Amino acid sequence: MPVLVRTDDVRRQNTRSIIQVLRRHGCVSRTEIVEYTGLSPATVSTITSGLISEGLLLSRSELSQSQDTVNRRGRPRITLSLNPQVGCIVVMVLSINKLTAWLQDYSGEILAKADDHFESRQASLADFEHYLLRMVTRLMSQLTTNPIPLRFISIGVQGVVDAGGQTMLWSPMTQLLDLPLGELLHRAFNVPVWVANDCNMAAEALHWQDPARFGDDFAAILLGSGIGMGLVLKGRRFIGRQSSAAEFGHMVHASDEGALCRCGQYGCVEAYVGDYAIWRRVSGADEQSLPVDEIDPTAMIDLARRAHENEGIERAAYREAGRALGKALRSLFALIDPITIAFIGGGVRAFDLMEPEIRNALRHNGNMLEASEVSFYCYEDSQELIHLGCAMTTLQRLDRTMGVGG
Amino acid sequence: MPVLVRTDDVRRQNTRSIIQVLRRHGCVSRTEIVEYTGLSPATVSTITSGLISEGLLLSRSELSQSQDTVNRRGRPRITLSLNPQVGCIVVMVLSINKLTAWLQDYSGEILAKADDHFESRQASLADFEHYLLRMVTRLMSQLTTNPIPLRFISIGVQGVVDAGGQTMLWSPMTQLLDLPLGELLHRAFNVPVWVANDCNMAAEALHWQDPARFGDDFAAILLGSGIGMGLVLKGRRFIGRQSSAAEFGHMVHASDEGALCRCGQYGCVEAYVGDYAIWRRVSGADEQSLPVDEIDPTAMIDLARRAHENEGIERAAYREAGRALGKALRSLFALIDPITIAFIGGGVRAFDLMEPEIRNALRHNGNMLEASEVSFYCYEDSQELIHLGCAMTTLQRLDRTMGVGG
DNA sequence: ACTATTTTTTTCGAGACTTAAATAAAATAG
DNA sequence: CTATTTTATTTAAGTCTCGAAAAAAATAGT
Repeated sequence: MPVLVRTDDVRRQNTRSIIQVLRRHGCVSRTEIVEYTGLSPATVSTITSGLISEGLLLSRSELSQSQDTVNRRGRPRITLSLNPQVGCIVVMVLSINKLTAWLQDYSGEILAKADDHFESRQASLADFEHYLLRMVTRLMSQLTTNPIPLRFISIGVQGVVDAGGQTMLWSPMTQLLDLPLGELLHRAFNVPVWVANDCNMAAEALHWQDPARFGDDFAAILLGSGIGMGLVLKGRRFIGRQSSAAEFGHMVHASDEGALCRCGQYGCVEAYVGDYAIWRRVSGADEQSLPVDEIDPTAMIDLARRAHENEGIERAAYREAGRALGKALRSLFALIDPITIAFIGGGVRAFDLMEPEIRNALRHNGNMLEASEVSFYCYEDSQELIHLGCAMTTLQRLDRTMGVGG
Repeated sequence: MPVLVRTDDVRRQNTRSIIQVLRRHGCVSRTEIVEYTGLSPATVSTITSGLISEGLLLSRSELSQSQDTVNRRGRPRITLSLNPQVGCIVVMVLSINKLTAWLQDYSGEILAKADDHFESRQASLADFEHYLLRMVTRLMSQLTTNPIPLRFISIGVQGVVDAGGQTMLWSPMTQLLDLPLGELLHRAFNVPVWVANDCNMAAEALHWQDPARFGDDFAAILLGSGIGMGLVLKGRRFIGRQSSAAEFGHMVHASDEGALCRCGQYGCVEAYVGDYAIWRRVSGADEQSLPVDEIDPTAMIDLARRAHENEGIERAAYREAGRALGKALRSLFALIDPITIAFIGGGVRAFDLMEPEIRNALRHNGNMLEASEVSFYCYEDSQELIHLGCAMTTLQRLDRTMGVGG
């Protein structure tokens, strides 16, 4: 399978690196681009002047000589930046009963935010359509003074998505299967649409925010009502052949017929670690009883507090969850070598109670590589990360659809 | 991380596709190369004539117009082929007590084979060095009539290898750790050396032999004394960050303290599926007892025969092994989507007994994708596959070291 | 105020690469 | 022995990157 055949593929690739530098650093001069990319000044000059004449880049020689560059000798640097007017994107995050959205311009600036509550479990496909379209329309209506064309819509969803990023195959937020969210929005607004798994987007955000910690190999594990994972291996977001994959929560914990998982199977990790699993255990219900549909967030906070206060069923439940996590991580690390893990979401409130059990399970691992010293980081707010990650990847995809990226 | 691309990367890449076509099809004309690669005739002509003048390719216009092309109208095709004289490679496969080796020329032709038995468990590092060097020397000595320079040495080993392909980190064949096999052979023969995991090489061979079945996503699972896996995802051999990884055999099967694995942990899949585990179970020993070092191959054949003949402890052992495999596959498929699996090695003799249990465990899987219909294929002879895979990848690496490949 | 220096950006020429089109080569068919 | 057919090579044109030289635009110093 030949990867690189044409000479203009080279240009596309280099153009993409340059845009990526601009997106990360905001305002950058050509010399700085030379430093970051390793391209020659000549090439950078050619490519950037092309982008400027296409309208993708703005060149601001006059204004905003930022403080550190001022008063230096020599010809002053001309800072370049992405042209916000190129277009805007709508980034939505869809989870149980909740839809939040950002409107951002091409430079990444957030122009507006909005959110919406609706009963996702009762919603029909038409309802989903209604809420999604209304949200896009509402955000776009805020641009009357300065109209920027809508260029891309993306949705980060809690659930399993097809590998092509068009359909939500399964989600805890609804009983419906195979929701064609991509097609639906595409028909309405006639722009490319991309549906992504929320955990993958959280991982993307971590990589963006803190590439030193979350570089080429790491995982973001979402501890919420469900258990999800976004996996980055060798710098690439891991996606299955058919689905968004990396369903860490549905690796097997219990030997035979274990606790009942929301997915209908028995023994999944999620059936021990998810909010509903902790709740079920604490409430004294049988582990094979049906999980409750919804738990009041404050009740989970309260539960975690009680677990911290004294020994008891709550703390035992988190210990058990820790064992399940540890065992699944041991299996995961056998497959892919130990990597840094970020735990994200409400579940991290009791992470200190789970961590000893996790580390205990990892004392040795099958790969003969020491896994007990793996770094764990916790982030309680998942929503913000998902939004950010979704936005960044969407802008990259936008570049590609405009024939710029590789 | 900007991937810097130069214009000559294009040439390298295209050169590589051409060589790959030649390696797969043996004798190919330029027009056929055009068809296979999609490159223009002009490009193919330029690149091939370059390779011919470098001596890498042979152009045989006169001899061997093969039967089907003969008697066609028009200018006859000039078949090109790789020049065997370019160099030769030594491909060794190292497993418990056994070392086998092939000597092959640049076109892939096997010039000689040899094998050697030695007590790997008793062997010191110096012993390993001795056997490996002697094997290379012995094979090379057969080239006296027609000397071809040695260009590359590779070893497929049963065990965990570092990601760089130089060191054998751990292996069941020895108590020693971190054997620098690569460095050792490199010092002796001053050619590049590459150490690879045997399962990865078996997977490579399957992909080579039968790309229709084993295309971009599949796994080769070795059922032998140990349990290993070679994983191919999106057409790329999966390698960990530090090690050859994909230690499927050390995913966790048993809940708490389960059977003792050869790696020192408890509950690994291998501790239920490996030859020694079956043997231990059948012999009535405690599952936490130390596994026996070595089992007579004919004894395992006999054991499998007894399992087939009638119900009994032997059949129960294989059923248990099937459950362990099934559970681990369920976890694996949760992570990476269901994929085709090739089972390789002596363990497949009783695969029919294990399969129902495996399929049973896969009735549903965490990824909401139907996994029970996944295709399984069995190959009893692992040695041949490992050799073949190792040879093919080695020739590709050789191209790269000669500045040809990408 | 004017020149020298410094730093950044652009321009120019060279070297590589691919491709389409034209040309040359080497067979068979009649 | 010529016409036809198929294959390979050459030529010309269009990209791409890069190094070096040139141009641009500021500050430093006298």
